[in-house]
Amino acid sequence: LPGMDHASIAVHALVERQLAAEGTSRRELGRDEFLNRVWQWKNEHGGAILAQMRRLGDSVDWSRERFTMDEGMSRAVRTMFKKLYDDGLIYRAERLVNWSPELRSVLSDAEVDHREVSGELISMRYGAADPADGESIVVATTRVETMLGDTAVAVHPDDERYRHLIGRQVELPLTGRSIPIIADEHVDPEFGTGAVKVTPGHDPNDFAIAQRHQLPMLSIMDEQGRITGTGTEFDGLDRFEARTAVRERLAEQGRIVAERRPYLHMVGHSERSGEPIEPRLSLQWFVRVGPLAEAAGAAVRDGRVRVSPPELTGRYFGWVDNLHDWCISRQLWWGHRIPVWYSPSGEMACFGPDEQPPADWVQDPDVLDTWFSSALWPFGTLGWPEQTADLQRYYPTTLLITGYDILFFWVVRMMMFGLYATADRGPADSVPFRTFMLHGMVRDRHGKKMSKSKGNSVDPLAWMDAYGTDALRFTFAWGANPGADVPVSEDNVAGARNFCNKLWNATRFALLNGATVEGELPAGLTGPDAWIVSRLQEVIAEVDRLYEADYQFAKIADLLYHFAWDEVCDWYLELAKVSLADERTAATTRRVLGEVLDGLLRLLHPIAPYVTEALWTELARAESVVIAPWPVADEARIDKAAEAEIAQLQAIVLEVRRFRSEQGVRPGQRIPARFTGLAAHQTEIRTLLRLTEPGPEFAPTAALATASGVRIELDLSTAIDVEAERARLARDQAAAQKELDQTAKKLANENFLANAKPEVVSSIRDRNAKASAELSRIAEALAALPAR
RNA sequence: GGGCGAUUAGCUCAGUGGGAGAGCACUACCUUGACACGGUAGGGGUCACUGGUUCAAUCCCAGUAUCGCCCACCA
Repeated sequence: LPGMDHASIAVHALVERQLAAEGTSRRELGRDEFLNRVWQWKNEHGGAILAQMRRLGDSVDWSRERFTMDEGMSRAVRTMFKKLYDDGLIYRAERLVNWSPELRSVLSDAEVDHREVSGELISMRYGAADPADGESIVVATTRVETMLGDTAVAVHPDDERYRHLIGRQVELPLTGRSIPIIADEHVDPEFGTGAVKVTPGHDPNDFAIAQRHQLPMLSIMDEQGRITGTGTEFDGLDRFEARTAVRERLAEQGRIVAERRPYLHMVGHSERSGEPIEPRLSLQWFVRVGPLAEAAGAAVRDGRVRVSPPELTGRYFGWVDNLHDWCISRQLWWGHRIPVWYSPSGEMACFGPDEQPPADWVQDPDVLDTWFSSALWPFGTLGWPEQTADLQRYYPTTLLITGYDILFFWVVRMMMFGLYATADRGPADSVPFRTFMLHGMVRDRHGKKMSKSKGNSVDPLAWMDAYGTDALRFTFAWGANPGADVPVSEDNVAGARNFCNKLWNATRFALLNGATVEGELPAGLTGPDAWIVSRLQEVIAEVDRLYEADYQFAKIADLLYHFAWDEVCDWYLELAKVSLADERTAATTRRVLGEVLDGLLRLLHPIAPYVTEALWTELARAESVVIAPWPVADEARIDKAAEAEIAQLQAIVLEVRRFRSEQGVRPGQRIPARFTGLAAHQTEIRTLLRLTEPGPEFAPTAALATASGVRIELDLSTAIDVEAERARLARDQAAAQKELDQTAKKLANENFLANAKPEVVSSIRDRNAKASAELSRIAEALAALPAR
């Protein structure tokens, strides 16, 4: 089901900015007109998101597109609210909340970013302006203006310096008020002067202190962050103007004792609008998350929901085990309006989707946090609260894939709401998904977060234009290591494009040569045919294993990349050129080519849908690879003997190529050669090397045997540089000797033989034997070289 | 302040208790009958540092350093 949420705050920020540019505002427009504007905006821009999803090749059911503000979801939202309300899990309360003066709305804790800012820490004297004139106490603050709302000064109960002042009143400058000095454990005697000004209306700590001591709570700022109701000259000033003005006035009175500048400290900022948030007392709606969070934790603890990668389980519990009640009201207009109405006499009631409030009741003006509706996505989109066939069939969903950045915002909320809303299905089937998988975020080539201000962000559409969608998708898959971010650079995308191109050319070549999927794959394949079919089965099994283990897309992409390029293209296709030219083997090769490409293209389709679709439909002469079955490994086709045989062939070819390259033998120049001990692939070897040819008699010769029982002898009369070859052999000899010594040492170690795993011991024996054989081969080759 | 993760080739990253890997970049050669977005052959790393466990440590443990992320009410 493709779809979008309505992104209340983000859309408000955008549309209100537009309105400001037009010289108006949402309040000037009024609620209805503003919402018209937003819908207009949504209809224009929502389409762009869907177009991008289509362009990316998202495989979804476009007939089922949903939106969190559509009718069905609105119904689900109201039903859910009512259910929570009736169960006593929603309440309204005056709390100190995170207030955005710019949006004039409350924000949830998670919508607040803490950033380090450079401010000043000011110490000021309360009580007598001059300590000689009477009792006084010095407090420190970064927000001088809040002193207008102070209702106490707190010290630690054990602090000897202040013990005699506890319980006394002290004059609060500029206000004409007196406030008490109280004792509270929260105060750190080591910090500042050890005395804290208490502003319950504008600081969460102070709010808590005030609750403990039943202090009055003064709210000294209005919804736009202007000082209000203090009865001082500062009323009407913006909070930052007031900061300067208050400090100046205190300085005039000689009350500033010390200043520390710059003073670095953390300040909460609105995630969307960017300005510092203001803790402010206000009446808001909350979800009591206790029982919901407990259920969400239990579902993961008892294994009903699996977390991938498992390392992130701890972070999940970090959230659900420490949740504060969720503030769900926003003083915004774009969103689901809170379904609570108030009667003229002040009574309030929640009405469900099919209930009509009395005509003279008025609805709460606030809307719900966007995540309230997003949390209903897994079941609301399937028709809940109705018991639809879709809901029965598709809930619980199997797998949620999302970025770790919305683990809390979205995943935790879906878990809480899903388990609660569908509890009637029983514990096992009320989970919103059986597994949730968290992927990393796309980063720039150096792993830095992309941002417009840093100038390192990229336009994926531009890359799709330049390199193709498949290249972009392949790049993302290639970098998607579980638990890690995904660094992407244009080089990566170009590399992925090259791979797509390679696939294209290889398949085109195969088709030109009659590759086919028709007819049974012949039994009793041999040589390269048996080898590549065997490898295909192993690759299929490995892809499945990597997916099931932990959605290891990076390793899947890498495996397919190397199988396609290194094995299919570099070896099988080259070997096939030999057998295609021979009428006796051509038919089998055409069929094997078809088989291998068919499997490969189907495996690659989820990563690179466009190129695989184009190639596969031509190869298979079928409707679409989208509906082709996923490949299944056939173990009977795994042929270790064929793999060993081809490995041997490759070793020989590699050795001769190395020789030719180092000797600078020109491509057109042939080296007479004689093969011994390998009958089957002489033609293939000659073709791959292109330039060798058998020569019955020649001297001097260099033996280039590589694998047991196989030997190629090359006529060195065509070699240009005998000394270079001698040096090369000497280097190989040293390396082989080192290997022999190391392995021999291990094999002489009784502790090793007693403790090491048998397969390790036998692999060491193997290496030892190979090194030994290598040494004698080198000795022979050296002996065969012409004397200096 | 707490928690988590990382440190491996110039860059970005895999990986394993027993022979150091990939992509890109780099060097040399190559207009080879699919592909120069290509082919072939190469160069390059005391696996951050210090100790410990072990017959054996890049891998396990402890500590140190640096970096990153998440959380957090020190005014």
